[in-house]
Amino acid sequence: MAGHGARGRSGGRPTLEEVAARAGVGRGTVSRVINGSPRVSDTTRAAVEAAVAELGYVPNTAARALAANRTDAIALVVPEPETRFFAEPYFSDMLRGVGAELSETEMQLLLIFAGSDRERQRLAQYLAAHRVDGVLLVSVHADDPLPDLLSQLEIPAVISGPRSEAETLPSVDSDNYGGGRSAVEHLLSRGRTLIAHITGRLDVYGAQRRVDGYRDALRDAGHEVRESLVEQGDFTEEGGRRAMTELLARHPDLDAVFAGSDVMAAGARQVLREVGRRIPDDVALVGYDDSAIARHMDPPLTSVRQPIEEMGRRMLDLLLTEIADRRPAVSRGLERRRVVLATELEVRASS
Amino acid sequence: MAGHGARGRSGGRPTLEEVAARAGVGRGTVSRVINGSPRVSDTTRAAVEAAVAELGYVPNTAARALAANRTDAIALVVPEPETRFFAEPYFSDMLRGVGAELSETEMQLLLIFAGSDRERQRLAQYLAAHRVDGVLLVSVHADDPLPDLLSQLEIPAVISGPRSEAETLPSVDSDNYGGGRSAVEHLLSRGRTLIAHITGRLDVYGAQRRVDGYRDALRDAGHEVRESLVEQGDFTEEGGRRAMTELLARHPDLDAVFAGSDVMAAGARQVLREVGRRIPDDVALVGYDDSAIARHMDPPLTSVRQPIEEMGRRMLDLLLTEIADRRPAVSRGLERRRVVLATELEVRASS
DNA sequence: ATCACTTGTGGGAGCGCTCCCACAGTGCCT
DNA sequence: AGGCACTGTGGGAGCGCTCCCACAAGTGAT
Repeated sequence: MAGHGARGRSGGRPTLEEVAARAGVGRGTVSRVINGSPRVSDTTRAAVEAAVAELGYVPNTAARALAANRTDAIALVVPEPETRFFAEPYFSDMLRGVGAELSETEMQLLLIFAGSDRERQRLAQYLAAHRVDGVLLVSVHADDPLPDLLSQLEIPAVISGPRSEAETLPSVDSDNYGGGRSAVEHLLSRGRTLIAHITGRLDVYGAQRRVDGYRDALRDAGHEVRESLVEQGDFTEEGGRRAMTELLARHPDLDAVFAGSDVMAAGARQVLREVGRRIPDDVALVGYDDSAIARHMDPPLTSVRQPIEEMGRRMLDLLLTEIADRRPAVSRGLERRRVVLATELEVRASS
Repeated sequence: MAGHGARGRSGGRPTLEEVAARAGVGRGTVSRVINGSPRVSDTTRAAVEAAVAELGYVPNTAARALAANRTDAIALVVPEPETRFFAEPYFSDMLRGVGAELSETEMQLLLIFAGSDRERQRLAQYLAAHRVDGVLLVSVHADDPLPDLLSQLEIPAVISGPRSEAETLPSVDSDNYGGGRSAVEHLLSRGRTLIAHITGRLDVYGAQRRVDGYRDALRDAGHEVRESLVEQGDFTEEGGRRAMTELLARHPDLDAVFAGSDVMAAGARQVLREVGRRIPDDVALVGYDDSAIARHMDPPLTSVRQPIEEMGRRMLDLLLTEIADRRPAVSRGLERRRVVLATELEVRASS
């Protein structure tokens, strides 16, 4: 080790005690300064801060976690790999939002995969061990036991995409209903009259809401809502193909399709092209997600964009609030615990 | 607090001491069992394991970290947001690989963003505080100070995409040279004779290697390598457009383009279409990355696929080895510290 | 029988914090 | 003058582990 890694006096990083000695105060006082307690005189605070700076003191997280019984860490739980969550733009955008907001804090972000059974088990252990102060849950199935486990363990959690109308966890979502509406209203404004809809998996609440938006937009415009114009997809390209085929069989004269995802729109486009329908001349096409696929499709796909990065940001906000509120057990009702963000329609050549 | 957080017997989770009492052994013995020490008799081990199971004991990470001076955590450092890393398929695929391999261990994964200066500063603190046992570095610029900081702090690290031939850190990479070669060889085999190349940013080592592959493939096939057929891009769509325009101006008769990324290929395609060149009839197009864009492009884009998930896996492998080897300071030379994985050409309609 | 190892085990010390109690000092009301 | 709050501070206790020393018991050589 000679002259190698020998930073600092005794070979290690400075401790609270050393800072205290340097500043000529007690250990408790330094702790108070570090943690921003107001019960410290200005002179003392200045002295301590000087000592901290001189010594390059950085608190030891492990010691703090042990003593204070908190971790200063939150987990982002990533469900099964097949999930839509891994698709662009979801994953990276949301992570970016979370990361941006996180950098304002001292929290660290743990990424936990809960795909396989083994991973799920490990996750349960993690949570049972209270290794994180809170959990961010993304794209959770309606029947996932995780949310219940979380509330049972009394671990603050926020979910993106509520599982239902009756979601009990604090949630952040984009306005799927409004997104569906805007897609259809746009098509109507373009003079389309027979508008079909390819839905996502209907056990996904957001997909259901898009259908609601589709229906209401038609109804409000004085159109009859025909169930035969709605075909269920599953967010996959193949699902989009199948649904499009069905719809064309039932309604060869349809002049517009609103797909619940860009990927399904891509599938629909293939079928439309195969049967010689031109886009947008014969059939207008609108997708959802505003992913890379939409931008690069031929023709470029009109698509509903969700503010995913913003969603990530808000999720973290909510979670931090939950964590902070854990102490004073004020019953704050449900106020502010549901955030719904507006979507935006990105109009391109396909419609 | 009454009846609030009162899970468990004495309000908390079982400790080592409680397990020891239950098993009728000492604290040290339980610790040995938990940590898999061989110096425990079989009978004792069984008794302890039973007690652990009965009590649902889970070690307290913070206490362990404090006492043992290790964290059982590694960090994945994500560089600036503008990076290619955030693009599909990189991010999710690599994370999936890392996650898969991680679930075999007790390690946890921290995601750290190092985009803004503030984040970089925080990162430096993290590292200085030795809050992680090792670091995974992805898509690092040639002039990034991070790798040096890491080796200075003696924190094990593995880099994906070495910064240069002389990379000092253990690294995992895909065979960019071979990928470039295979793209060009494919185009040659299709009878193309005037093959242009749109490069990525040449301060990215991998992009440089693709150029090398391009050149060598042409040379080995007896073709003259003309520098005017190589135009620098920057991994962006706009860069691809610009480069394609240049190339067409110089070589109106080119019959194939190998782009260093799918996104640049998309830009190139736009230009080709604008000037009325048909793909693949007039000009064959090959991309790199095999992203969603490639699959959904019109026509679908032939592209070089990198085994990114596998890269993630191998990175973690290497890192865990590095961490484990930290103790016996054996000088193991450079053996095995560089992993290069084969790429595969996904042939589609564009070529 | 003694000595020297080896194997298995118990438990003290200590990791670097936070929490909280104790206490000196100050100011204000009775 | 005494009483009583409040502010600022020091430092003990303890969080739940790991590390390591001590030691009992067993084994084989002397």
